[in-house]
Amino acid sequence: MKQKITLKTIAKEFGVSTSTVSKALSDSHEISVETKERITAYAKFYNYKPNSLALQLRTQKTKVIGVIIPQIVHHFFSTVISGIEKVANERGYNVMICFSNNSYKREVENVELLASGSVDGLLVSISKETLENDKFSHFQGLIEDEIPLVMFDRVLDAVHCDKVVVDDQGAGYKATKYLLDSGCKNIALITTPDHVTVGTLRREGYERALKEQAIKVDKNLIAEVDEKEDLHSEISKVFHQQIDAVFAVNEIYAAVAIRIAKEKGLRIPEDISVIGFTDGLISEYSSPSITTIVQHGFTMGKQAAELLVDKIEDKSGDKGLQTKVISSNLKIRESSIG
Amino acid sequence: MKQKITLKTIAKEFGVSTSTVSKALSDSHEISVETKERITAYAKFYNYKPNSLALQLRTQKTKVIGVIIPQIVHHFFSTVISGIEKVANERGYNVMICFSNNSYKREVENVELLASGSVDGLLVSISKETLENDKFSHFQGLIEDEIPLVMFDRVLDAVHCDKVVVDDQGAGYKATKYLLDSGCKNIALITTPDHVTVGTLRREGYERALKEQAIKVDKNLIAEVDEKEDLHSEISKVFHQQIDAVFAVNEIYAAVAIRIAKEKGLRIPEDISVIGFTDGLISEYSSPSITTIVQHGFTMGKQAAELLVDKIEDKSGDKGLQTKVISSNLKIRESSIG
DNA sequence: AAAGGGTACGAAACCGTTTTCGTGTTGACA
DNA sequence: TGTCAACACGAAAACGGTTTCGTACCCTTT
Repeated sequence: MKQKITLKTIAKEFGVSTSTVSKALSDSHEISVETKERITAYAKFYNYKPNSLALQLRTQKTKVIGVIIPQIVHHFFSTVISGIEKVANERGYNVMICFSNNSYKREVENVELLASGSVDGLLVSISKETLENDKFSHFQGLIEDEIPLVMFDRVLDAVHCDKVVVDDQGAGYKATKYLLDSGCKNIALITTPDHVTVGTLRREGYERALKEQAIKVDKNLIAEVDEKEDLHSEISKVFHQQIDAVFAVNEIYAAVAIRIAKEKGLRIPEDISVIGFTDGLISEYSSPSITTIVQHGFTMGKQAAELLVDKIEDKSGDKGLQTKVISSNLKIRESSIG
Repeated sequence: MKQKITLKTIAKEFGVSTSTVSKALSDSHEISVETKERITAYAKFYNYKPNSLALQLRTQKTKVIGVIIPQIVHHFFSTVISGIEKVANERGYNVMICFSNNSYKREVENVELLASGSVDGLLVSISKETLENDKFSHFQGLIEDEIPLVMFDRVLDAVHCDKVVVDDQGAGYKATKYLLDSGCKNIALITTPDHVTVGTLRREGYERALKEQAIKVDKNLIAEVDEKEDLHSEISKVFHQQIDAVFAVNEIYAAVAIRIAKEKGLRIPEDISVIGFTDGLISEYSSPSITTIVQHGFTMGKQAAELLVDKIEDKSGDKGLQTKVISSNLKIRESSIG
């Protein structure tokens, strides 16, 4: 990289001090009009830009917010990022993104890295491994240092910070209730293993809706599928029972369920209804298009970023710790009976 | 944010100078073992972390690479980012991501911001608007300042920098050739308007394959569809002709084509074959699953990042400017005849 | 006893800014 | 002629580190 032009270079060129140049460029009244004009002209010509590192060191502000998410190749997360970036940009901040790849170790590394002065605050969605092990001392450290922190989507209750979450329980309830109301009796649930909070909450919603109608929860209708397993065979299991609806906790599980249903010659939605979660491209463009719980990732990203920037700029007032709940709603498409 | 612990605080605590503390923490032989032990113990206890801004200012390196992409809610781009992040991480760099939202203005702003000292190098995929207007002075500035720059996917020929691109022409050819070989005669092309380079190149490949078999290009079989239009009705137009195959330049167009085919009672792939571009979730999980040109976004991201880091660390040697072409290959699925 | 060398630390420069607090010169005024 | 203000600018500190170059002290060697 070529040696960049600095205040010192300009100062030497004009035989003045750096303070004079600095003041001239900020149009200070202390500097004569003539000098100001000559200096600004020179600076403009050589495209002088103050070194942002020096500024950041001096002001103790980086105008950067750090984001740590489990993964990016994921419709929901990329939507959230998009929301974060929107408000960050509006409020004059840049975004630095790190991925934990769902690994505890990577998450800790990222937190340490970002916390060592390169960002003004942190936005994080916890990795799966961290959730499983329930270790959170790296966040405790942030709180002690009073580094602004907001968690979103996958959060840790034990960490006392602002949070933005989806009403997963309510969403699970909503989906199940809708299926029951449309006449379904035997609703299969395809969910993730227990440790992932969101899966658990959605399942609670499912069970609540059933109990409300005095239907007892049948374990055989519930499949706990890990993302790494063979989805097709795992999900097939619930089709051995008599079912007339499937509630899947994500888009992919829903798509696989539809495939299996078609293979078994079942008509959708006449013979079986399918509802997914996370409103991504699959749900929108596959045929039949899939009824889903839409999660408003963009809104979540925006709210989380707003919360964080308020905190950074100390505009949060005396509200204390906030937890915002983003409600989700049902988008009815072809895979279910309207 | 709480006042962070610095070398000065530690120095004062022990009644020594900051240089002593600095050396003690880096285990210098100049400092007595006893002093080193006391200081490191104290530093560890209070969780001292050197301020990275100060380090960056001194070393003139930020260990950050900036990325500017048109959008993130897009399977291909998020895959590329994922590849970038992988090698960045391996080589000790962090990633700062900005979005141009396909706007020229935003792109210029982002370039200026990142170039003012906060990153060691830049990775960019040009926005649509910039491509249309063919304005690139903001990149010219980077080159003059010798800031390492690598463009990927959507590149500007006029800017002299390293590049990583997909062999779009070859891919278009490959897809069309495959359809012809499997017996299709009337292949519709669903592409984007002309200004998007990638669309144009894929179209050239399509035309080359046809000409090779002495089939003349029929304008009626080609639909130029803008992403903002009503996809269903625009794509329907080509179905008014007699066609037995559809080559779509992206996943979504392919999915819509399949929907239309189904509506018209056509069987896939018996009556009509469909090939898409960009191997995303839709192609993989919809039924029928869609044959696609897979783009290797992850590889592209990795290569672009390698190129950039080599440049930053001056390891590129005397290779001059490089343009790497990532070849793509066909992933055959249910929507076409194997 | 003088020279040499190792030990353990401090002073100061440097990275690029901003900002506070001088300071020298000029002109006006009493 | 002495005083004071205005003007235009410079010196230096500060942000938080690293690093080069002293240097004071003590011990060994010749």
